[in-house]
Amino acid sequence: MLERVKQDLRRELKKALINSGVVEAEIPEIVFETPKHVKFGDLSSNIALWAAKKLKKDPRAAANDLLTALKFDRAMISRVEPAGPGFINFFLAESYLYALIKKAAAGEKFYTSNAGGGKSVNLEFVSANPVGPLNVVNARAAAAGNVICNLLKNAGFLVTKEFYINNVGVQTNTFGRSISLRYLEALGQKIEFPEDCYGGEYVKEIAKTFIEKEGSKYLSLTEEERIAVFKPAGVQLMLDWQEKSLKNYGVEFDIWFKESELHEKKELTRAFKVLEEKGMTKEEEGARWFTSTAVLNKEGNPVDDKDRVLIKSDGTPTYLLPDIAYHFSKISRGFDYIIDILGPDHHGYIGRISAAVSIGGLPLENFRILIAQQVNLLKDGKPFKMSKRQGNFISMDELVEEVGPDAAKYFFLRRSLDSHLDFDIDLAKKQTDENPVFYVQYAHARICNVIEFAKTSGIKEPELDTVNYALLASPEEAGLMRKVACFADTLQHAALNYDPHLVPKYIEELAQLYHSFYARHRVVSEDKELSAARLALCLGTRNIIRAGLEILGVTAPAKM
RNA sequence: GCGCCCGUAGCGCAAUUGGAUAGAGCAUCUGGCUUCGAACCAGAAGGCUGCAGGUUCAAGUCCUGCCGGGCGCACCA
Repeated sequence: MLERVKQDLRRELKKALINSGVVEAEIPEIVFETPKHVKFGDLSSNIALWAAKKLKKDPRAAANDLLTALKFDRAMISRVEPAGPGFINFFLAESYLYALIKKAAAGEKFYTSNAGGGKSVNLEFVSANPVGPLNVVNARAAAAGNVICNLLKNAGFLVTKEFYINNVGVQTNTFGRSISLRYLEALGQKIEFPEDCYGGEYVKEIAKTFIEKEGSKYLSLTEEERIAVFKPAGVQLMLDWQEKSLKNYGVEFDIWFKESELHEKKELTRAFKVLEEKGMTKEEEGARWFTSTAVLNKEGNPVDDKDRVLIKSDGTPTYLLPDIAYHFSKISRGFDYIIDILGPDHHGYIGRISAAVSIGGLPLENFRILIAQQVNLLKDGKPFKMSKRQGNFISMDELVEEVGPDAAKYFFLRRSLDSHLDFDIDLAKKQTDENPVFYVQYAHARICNVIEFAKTSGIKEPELDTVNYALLASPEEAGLMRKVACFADTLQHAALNYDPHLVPKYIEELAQLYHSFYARHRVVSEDKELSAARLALCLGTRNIIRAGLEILGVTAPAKM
């Protein structure tokens, strides 16, 4: 919607630029920003500042010249003016805003875009090892991944949400061994539980369920045989648990991809061969290496700082090889874009995986690794780490149980993904004005109540085609309409930059504007025409708050 | 030592990716319910953006060097 206005302006500005003597090929993509101050209009462009340099003119003069040559559609833009050091500010026409609020009130999804053009995206996130319950960083990644998916879909991408299961390797073996030891222990044997085994209570519980179901029949087996039984069964239990935790949290995946599948299909060997054929391997010190430092980015710098071992001198592969094979699998499945959300302990992998993906044939700019940074839980202002049930860390389930899925997700999403986050448990639980989740949910509930009140007061639902929107003339009303108008912009910006935290910010601002409007103006009054116009504004605002919360995966209750 | 994240109001954070007078919230102070939800609103106060240079019409944002905090470094996964 607003994108169309921008398209038109872009085209006309380009004409005006060429007119004033700029070479067409040199013109950069003309971008608009929404200024911080209303007095600077609704859209702003700095293109005159750029042109001034090219034409060796005074920036103000360049802006003026552009303006005299510029044609624009009065139905969308009411006013254009030069400002400051050479900005050009555009003011949206009232009629344009009225049309938008009408769409919003009618519940039309005017905020979708086709920036993605139907391109496909593989979005991998959480991908926790199936040897324990999900933790709070997993919860953060889950919240963010889900929103990035929603945002990309809203922007016209086709998104597949994928969870990678590391069900092969040392960790799962250790897990099987841990269960085996707890099994013996529960049956009265003296055991020594090693440091490197999984010490969580849940391992004991798993061992107990085996005893409850099948008694002591595994006692007679060798440890190796017992592990062979417990490992796959335990992994399956963990997977079921993780899936249940995520579902309870409101996050579901399209594909659960097992590492074992790569081994069964000989994908590791194949991936190695691909690297070898492209001349990206070397042999040194008895090991086979991936010469990842030979892969250069656009600036001509290596994307990785060290070459990496693929096959150790003892002939076994490192973890990197299956990871490469996995990414090759994603590429061969035909995705246009691949995005991984990894935990804080994985930021060292960005280089090597990027290098591999590039060799696998996906352009580097179509691959992105996002890091879900560390989460520090705080309670009573102090770090909160110990869990009663796990002994070593707070699980995602415990956090969600404590503060509820809405607050948990909302708090994770307010901060950008790759920054450290202090999560204040007390604040998230508070049902007061200190808690931003309640602020926006309250605004939504309040609007619902006003709409309900209008109904019971005998005010008919406004006929959106005949509403006199020009009555919405106060600064509060105008501010609300302008905010509604840039929802689409916010969503698109958040999508293209993988930046979910812009959405909570936007709806908090929208809620704030609504509360301010509500405090100053009565919606339902004797004046039927005015009531209808304000109701339309209420409907529109409510729909946008609801849509924003829906993208965040947070509920929008009508009463609270 | 190398790499990543961070340093902005008392606190926890924003700042449209280089734009105009650095912004909202909480906490503090002042005022506002006899009418649609006061879980709200209006106002006040609060700043050398860690420090020092540099790049340019323009720097919280980019470059260089320091200072401080967090995380990570493997032929482990």
